Amino acid sequence: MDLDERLSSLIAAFYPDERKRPGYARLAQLIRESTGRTISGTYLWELTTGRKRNVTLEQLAVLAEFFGVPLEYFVNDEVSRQVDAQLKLAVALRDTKVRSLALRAEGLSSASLDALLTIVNEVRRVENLEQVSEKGEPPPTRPQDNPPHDDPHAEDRPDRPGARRS
Amino acid sequence: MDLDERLSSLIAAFYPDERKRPGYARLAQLIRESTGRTISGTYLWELTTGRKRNVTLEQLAVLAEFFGVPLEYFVNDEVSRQVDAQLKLAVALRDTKVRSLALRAEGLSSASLDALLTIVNEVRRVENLEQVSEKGEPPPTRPQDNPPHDDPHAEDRPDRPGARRS
DNA sequence: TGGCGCTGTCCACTGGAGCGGACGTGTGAA
DNA sequence: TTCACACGTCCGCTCCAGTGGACAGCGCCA
Repeated sequence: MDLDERLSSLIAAFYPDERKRPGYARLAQLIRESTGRTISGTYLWELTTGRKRNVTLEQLAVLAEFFGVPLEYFVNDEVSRQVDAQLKLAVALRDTKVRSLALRAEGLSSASLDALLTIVNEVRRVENLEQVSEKGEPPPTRPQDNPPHDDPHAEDRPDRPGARRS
Repeated sequence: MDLDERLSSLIAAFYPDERKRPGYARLAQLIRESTGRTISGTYLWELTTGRKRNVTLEQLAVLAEFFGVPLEYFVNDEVSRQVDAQLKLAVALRDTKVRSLALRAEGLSSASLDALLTIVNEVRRVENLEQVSEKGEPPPTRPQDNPPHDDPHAEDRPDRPGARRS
């Protein structure tokens, strides 16, 4: 409900492994690198700990862009709830583009989703990935177990949420 | 698209008669009286003329509360377009509560709207108001022609947009 | 004509948003 | 153990969001 809670829950959602979570300074650096706009680590800390709360629209836009959430996430309870729910699901997959895809899929008709599912499954087959058979709840895997990844630079290029048009 | 355009279009929508439109100082006073929170007339002028643009969330909330629009109006193009369209319609009726009612009616099912229309028409009959027969487009009446009004205090209590839960 | 009230515009000022640069601590590698 | 690095925390600074108080110009009324 408050800005600090929203920010910290956002960070926690994107970096579920607490031991590998970047600090405020490092997070600020990531933001600068990926969005081009800047926000200081100190200010990031002040915001997430509730020490400063009267943010400017400009700063809020930077955060929204970096985390790939709509700006309304910070001002609209309903939007933040929706996004949070999607985040919790998508973050388990540990892939920023999947996260972005999930965000965009929200609200599509059941028929469209079925069609998309068929396409994705076909692509998985072409890419020689294991087929996902999911019934109801997904199995309770620990998300931060750091599954093997093909990308050789995965370690020195830490996760960055997908970009999103404003 | 920009904050200044949105603000001035909002003001113009709520006070269509340019000669009776309150100035920035008077507008600021109205805001203080009706919302309890404050914003200075000077700052109001700076915002609507584009001299200052990096608003704080707090100030934006004051404006949103006063004008009875959701906070997203200032950050979301689609929301602002929707609200603007509704405003243009409702403002012609020159009544803040009607405006508020129209805002809330958006999205209701056709059946519910029909039921509400029936109720309103019945109330009009009870209140001895002329029946409104409207087919398709409303007749092109000039909105600011200041139609006769029963309320004796209508002149010294200038229009104030309806309140709205945040 | 002069005075009153309201307007848009301006400017100097204050408080706090936002930042840079420190501090002490913890942890992992040499 | 020592070095190096990243962490959370804090302090003090800059600058601008936001305000108060002016100003001249306007229409209105005596």
